[in-house]
Amino acid sequence: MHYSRMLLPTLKETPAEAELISHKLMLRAGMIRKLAAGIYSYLPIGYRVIRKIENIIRQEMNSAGAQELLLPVLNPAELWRESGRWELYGAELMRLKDRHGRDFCLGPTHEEVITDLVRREVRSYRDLPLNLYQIQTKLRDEIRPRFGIMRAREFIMKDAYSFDCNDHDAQISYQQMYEAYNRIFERCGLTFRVVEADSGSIGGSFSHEFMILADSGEERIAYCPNADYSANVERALAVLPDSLNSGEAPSVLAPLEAVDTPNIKTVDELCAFLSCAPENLVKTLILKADDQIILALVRGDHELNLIKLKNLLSADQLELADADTVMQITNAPVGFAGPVGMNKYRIIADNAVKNMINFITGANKTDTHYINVNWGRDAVCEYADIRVAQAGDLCPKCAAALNFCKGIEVGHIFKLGAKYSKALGAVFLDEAGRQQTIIMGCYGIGVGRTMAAAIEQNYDQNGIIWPVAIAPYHVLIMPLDVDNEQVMQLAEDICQQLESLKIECLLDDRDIRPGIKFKDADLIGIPLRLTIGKRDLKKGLAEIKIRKSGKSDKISPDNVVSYIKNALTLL
RNA sequence: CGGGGCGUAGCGCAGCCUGGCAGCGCAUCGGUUUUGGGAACCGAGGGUCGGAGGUUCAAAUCCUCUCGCCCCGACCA
Repeated sequence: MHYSRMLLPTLKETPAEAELISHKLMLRAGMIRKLAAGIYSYLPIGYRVIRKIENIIRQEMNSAGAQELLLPVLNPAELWRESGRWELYGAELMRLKDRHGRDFCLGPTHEEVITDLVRREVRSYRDLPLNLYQIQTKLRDEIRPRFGIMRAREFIMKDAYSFDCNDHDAQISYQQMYEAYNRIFERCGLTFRVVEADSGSIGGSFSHEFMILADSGEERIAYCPNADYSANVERALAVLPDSLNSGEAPSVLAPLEAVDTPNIKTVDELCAFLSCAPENLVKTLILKADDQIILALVRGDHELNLIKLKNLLSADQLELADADTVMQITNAPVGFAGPVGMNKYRIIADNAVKNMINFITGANKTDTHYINVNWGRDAVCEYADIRVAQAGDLCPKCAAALNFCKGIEVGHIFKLGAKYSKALGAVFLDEAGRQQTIIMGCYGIGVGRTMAAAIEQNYDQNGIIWPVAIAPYHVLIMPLDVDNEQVMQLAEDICQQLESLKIECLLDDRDIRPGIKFKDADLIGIPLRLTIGKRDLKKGLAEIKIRKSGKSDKISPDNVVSYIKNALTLL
């Protein structure tokens, strides 16, 4: 491809709208352009990368026995009402009406549509198992789209759905996808970690997320240094060392005492005021779970995990109570809540709170806290793991201290069970002629997000450094003296030879200053750069530079093709 | 939805407080000289100052409303 004929508008300056490094570089490298908040066009070079990623996904999905199909983006509301998600999915579902006033939505995911298809077509256990997938644009009315295509309202996703006769087979399907996903991200050349995850509103019994490791990631990962365990902190079990968790029975229970704490509301303020450590405090959070009031207690230095609590309560909705509700329940503004005298409400304390003695809580009275609160005597509650795992917690399998890092969620696989097949009546007849419900799994990969994550992981000051497998081109051929016949002839020649070997080339035939070409080359990040200038060519030399290492070699033009062939296999 | 910020040439911004010819840098087009890491000089084009209404002799600037975008939070496969 000739650069001069391409739509490849690089930018010297970074557009003000971009914050994240991948977003800035994609805009500057002419890969994407914004149409509206969270809605982007993919320009030719960006779309080439998308296609590379899609094709790796296709190959691995196909070889795992999955079949590609394409489902409608526009979905009738009827189907979503049948699964219950017309109501449950909430404002994130893009809804619209047709001219007759009938309700539709734009598919944010396709469990309903695929289950509908399968329930119509599958009759017998002989038709199963099935794994069907598509690569398609999804739409979600994100509350706050951000970070360019990382969290967009319209985005390309691969979604696959497996259908099995029973739980055992479904487990096999899940395992196949687990392995296929590992191969996909390995082939993309990315550093990633597979973590246990919460299955969220998709539902189902368990799930794994595939995380590209990057400091800019929105997800926090807890992992064991011995590789026995890794989980999204949303899910990671919070296990304290035994010494702290089940200490000896308290010897002295001091008497409960109310103290004045004028205008002291936060943990930090309270610690400073009473000169104590956050570990001596118990935070009491007032929550609404489907209109039921819940008091959740965590140690002062811990963070409540809403997802764990929501799962524990089997609640559809769980949110922090507003200030008015807190006032009504505790007779005090936010900041003075505590468990003492609140036993008409359900009180759930984190496990780490269980063995605390003589601790400090709010007194449910303005500007007042209790000190020397003790379980049994002053309040009772139930205990569960309801906090976010943090530094100091242990691996639940081998008791090593957990490490933490950040990641970008690019893949998520779920074992769904019968959630959708039951709601929609997707059944089959087994060998004995009995009607059974199909067991499902679903498996997603954010294609655009994978592209962005790849950049987050592979860049330097000068621009993108593409892994070869997903690079828009393999080689950038850069003749410096475009009006020199020999130089151009050689460039064209090598380009043709490489292309005939299926090595993809971009030939920068623009008649501009070399400096601009070099800058653009680094920005766009094609793995290999071949520079041909009349100066070196007189000496019978051309330069090959590796974008990633910055290393370059000057070699005879005759050897360029074999050199490149070899270099690409090593990268 | 709450909090903060921003909308002026394709991009980055100044001008707004204190009303008075709409500017700068980059990019674009033409020319001359340059030519291995974002050149120099000469010349040119490009704007409903996000939109609507109001105040005023006069509005990019002041007032009201509105739309869009970005960031933080809540939210979220």
